[in-house]
Amino acid sequence: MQNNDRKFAILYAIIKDYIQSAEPVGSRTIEKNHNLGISSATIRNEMADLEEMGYLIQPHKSAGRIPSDKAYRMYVDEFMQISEQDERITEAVKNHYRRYLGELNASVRKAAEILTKLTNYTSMVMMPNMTVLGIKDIRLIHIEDERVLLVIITLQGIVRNAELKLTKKVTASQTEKITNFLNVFANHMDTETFMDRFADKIDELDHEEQIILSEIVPAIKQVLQQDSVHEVYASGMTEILNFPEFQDMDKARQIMKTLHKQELLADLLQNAMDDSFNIKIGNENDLDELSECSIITATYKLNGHSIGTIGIVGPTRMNYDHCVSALNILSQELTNHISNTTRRRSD
Amino acid sequence: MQNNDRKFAILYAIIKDYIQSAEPVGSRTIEKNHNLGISSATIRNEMADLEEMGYLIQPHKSAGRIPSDKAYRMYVDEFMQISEQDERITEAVKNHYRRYLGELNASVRKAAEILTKLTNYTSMVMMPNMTVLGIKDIRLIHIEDERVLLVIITLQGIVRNAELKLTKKVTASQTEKITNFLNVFANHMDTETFMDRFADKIDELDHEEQIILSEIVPAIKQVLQQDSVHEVYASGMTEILNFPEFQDMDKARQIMKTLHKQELLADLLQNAMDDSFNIKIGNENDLDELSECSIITATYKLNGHSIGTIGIVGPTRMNYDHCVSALNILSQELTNHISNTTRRRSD
DNA sequence: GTTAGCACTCAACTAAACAGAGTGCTAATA
DNA sequence: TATTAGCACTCTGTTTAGTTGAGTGCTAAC
Repeated sequence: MQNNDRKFAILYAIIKDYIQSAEPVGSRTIEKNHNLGISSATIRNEMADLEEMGYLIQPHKSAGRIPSDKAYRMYVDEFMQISEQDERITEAVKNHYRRYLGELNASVRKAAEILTKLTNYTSMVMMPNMTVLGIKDIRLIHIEDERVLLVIITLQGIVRNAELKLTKKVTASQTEKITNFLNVFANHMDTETFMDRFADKIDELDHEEQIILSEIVPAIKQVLQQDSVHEVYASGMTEILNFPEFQDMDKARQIMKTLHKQELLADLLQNAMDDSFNIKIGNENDLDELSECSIITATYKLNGHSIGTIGIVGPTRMNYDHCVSALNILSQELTNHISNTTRRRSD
Repeated sequence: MQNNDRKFAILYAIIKDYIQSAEPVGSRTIEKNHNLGISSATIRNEMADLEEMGYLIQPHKSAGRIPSDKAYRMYVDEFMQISEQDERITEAVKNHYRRYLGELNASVRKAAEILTKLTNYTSMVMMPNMTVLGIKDIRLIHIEDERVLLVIITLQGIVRNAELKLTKKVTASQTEKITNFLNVFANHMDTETFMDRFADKIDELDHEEQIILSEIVPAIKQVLQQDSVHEVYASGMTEILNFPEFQDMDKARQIMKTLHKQELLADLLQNAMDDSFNIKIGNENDLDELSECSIITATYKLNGHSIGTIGIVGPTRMNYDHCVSALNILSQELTNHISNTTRRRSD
């Protein structure tokens, strides 16, 4: 065991080949494809060691080896070469966004689509979470009787709205008064601060208005979060069906069912908010159904705050280098794009 | 050929059996399962006739027969027994909606989900098309510089909004003046009429405001249509993978890819607006990719106008009776639900 | 007109034979 | 002592041939 470098060179070669071919890799294949200067017999001995160490798996006695989750983990931690600035990808992303001036949620969805196009893997995004942002303008628009429309514009110019149904009738003049109260008070205030402090000033309103306000306040928080908590968008859902590991109909069905469960994806992406970049390989995933998949996630930001996540799902045998590059660049460009379109635009 | 009744009794039996089993049906199976009082040999002769007439297909020489598209067409046109009031389904639908008070688009999505649950087929909905409705309130809210928020409330209390980016800066007072102009003029006016006539009154505004208005007007139409034109929601996408006819991976992949193309589904559902109820069987579908599927669609209404469609996709061998019943009831209940929630609510 | 009977067809399954990729071990080699 | 050539062995996947069984079409009898 004095020469571990050679072992890992072999492991590296096997991973590379397997990612490419999806077929178990044998010792002779390694000898031929890679110039390691050792014979297949030696490679065989090393492979036996690597298997014992938990890096390789032999599907059956007379087959080659395939990398284990542990091997991929080592690969992404130690071997992977990510080109932080892959010109080709950057160019493609910029081209996609250059012509694009849609609203925020659409931009985020677009990001998933670009990612799928770039990588040919399924990708998904979590819609932006707005709670961290300051409020610029809150309005209550009277619709009829007990129905009102709540419109919130954040400091960054993002607009959210929701229709509310109150328990009592309200008049247009009441909504107007409450709108004024909210605006004078909330102006440029951080959402969390707002939630903490608005109660102090509530005396400025009369009793009936206070009751109305008390029904509206919970909605404000909800509205600012609504899009993120459970809304998720997936693109290229069918890409997964192209991979040889999912040619078996039962597997394909199971994975498709899992990927179609919005709440699952939502949780998954929500959990991924903790790290600005994360890779979960095979059984590292919380969901058993995804134990043959890897998921790479990155967050996107506004004003330095992470406001959402974007991710790629593929077989554990996925092209980590390319995906990591693409995701790095895309999350960065999405961040740029959001900050360009939500602030003043210079075009 | 004097006794066509018997032929079609046999055809009916074959269709029923095949819908159930998905296996080619042979003459002896018919003799056993159905009490037609004739021998398998006679049935064989009739089957040969039915094949010649184009109602049956023999996958290969020594197999039983399967119904052709023409047979299903005859079935739905002539044989099908739809229980307009299936108590079980009606009850299930009402139960689903009873607890539900969400906003319009969510209600429509919910309908697709209920439909999937009831039928175990993929279902899809087109979001409501609002152009036919009257305008109750239009507002322009100033966000910053050249950005404004357009909010439209229809006579039925449905709220739509969009953020617009204008070519010139506007002030809050300008948006206010335009808001007033639009409201005085548009009040209770049908959308189409509004689009035709607003130009007559435009002199009331000064030059700069007219320019701003001219940028807003196209957006008004677009906003009212936006949700319907390309927005479509599909539920139970993976159900299709359960059917034996799609166990072949290539077929499964192809159909999944097709069903994931939002624009295709949007077109399909848009075209289905023409009839309040429609069944397309196999090759009757415009899309080749859906030539092994049947699609049943129904429209849902508001104030007697069709505002959207809801549909079911399954193999041509689908359970037409049950699906037609379910869709009938569901489109009706959705129509009721919409009219209950968009008008005054009596709860 | 209907049906019993039979020869024929064809997909689907099974078993056996075979090829080939790959391993592990042993003995020779540098 | 580490490496490698060589070989027996293992196991999957594919091909081939044979078998089964469901189903047909035709003919002759009822």
